[in-house]
Amino acid sequence: MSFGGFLDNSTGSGGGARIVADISYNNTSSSTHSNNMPSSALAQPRLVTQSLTKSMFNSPGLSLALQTNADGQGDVTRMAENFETNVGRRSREEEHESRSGSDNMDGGSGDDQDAADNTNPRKKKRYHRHTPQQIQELEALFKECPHPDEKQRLELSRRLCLETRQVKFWFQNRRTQMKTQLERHENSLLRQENDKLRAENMSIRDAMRNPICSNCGGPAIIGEISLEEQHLRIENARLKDELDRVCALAGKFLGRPISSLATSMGPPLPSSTLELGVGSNGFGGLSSVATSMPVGPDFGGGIGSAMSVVPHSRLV
DNA sequence: CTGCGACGATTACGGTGTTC
DNA sequence: GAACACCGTAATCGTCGCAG
Repeated sequence: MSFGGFLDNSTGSGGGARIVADISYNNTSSSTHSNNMPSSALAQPRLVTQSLTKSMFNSPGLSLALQTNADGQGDVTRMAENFETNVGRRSREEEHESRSGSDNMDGGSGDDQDAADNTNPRKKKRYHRHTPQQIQELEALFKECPHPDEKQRLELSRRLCLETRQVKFWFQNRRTQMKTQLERHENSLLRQENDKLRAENMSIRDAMRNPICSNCGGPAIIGEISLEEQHLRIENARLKDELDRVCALAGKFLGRPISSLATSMGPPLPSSTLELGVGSNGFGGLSSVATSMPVGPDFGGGIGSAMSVVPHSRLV
């Protein structure tokens, strides 16, 4: 007898599911009605047993599962074998039908649900919540292993008086939940970065609208700066930022701080990053400025020294 | 090819907050 | 306080990948 067969049968019977659903539903419904059911009361195993005892009369198949579950140490394999003998293997559709029927049966309001069974093919879902204790145990295992194998699930299901299906469902949903949380977290990080870039963009735009002469500190005449130059300044500022970050990172790895590019490059570089780009590239390709590091001996006398413009935000 | 498990999408349901 | 929207969660459904 295969494990899968057991699972099929146990699910096919719906016995465990019915029982557990009944238990939890009773608990939940009682808490729902009272609205302030203490969580400790929800987790009482005694309630489980009582409900089991009550619900066992609903289905002949249930008694088998009940005995094993109520014992807390029943032979599950025997349960499955017994059930297979009594009921036989069912198809998946039959499983669902069976479960739906049981749901209706122990739903309490059987009158209208019978009619619903006949007319509405859609299964009415029984809703319940796992007890806090069950959740706690499930969470504990989830922390250790988000993908428990069948043995672990079976063990857990026995310990918590849950059907293995329910344990499986719970882990599935929990993984989905985890993934969603992770995505939300990543989204928030991206949003933050986006906001930061947006602010930076705004400040750069602002700086472009109100250029400041780096020599005299007064307002630069916008006519003196071509559009390409402005782009180059922005690009260079961005590259400088990137360089600073890389330096900081490299400093961490090397164990000693790397303060700036200028210190490691021999001849002193011009203060304005624009000079680098303009000096080496002239006004040719912006892309090459963006993609190449500003290194080389001929970065000296650009035209920028006379009219380098620094964004407001970078002046401090 | 078949059976099984996992996954994503979806449904059904109950709880909670908000609005009028 | 009823109506409604929204959210969290258990369960279902369809699909895919993989082992036998």
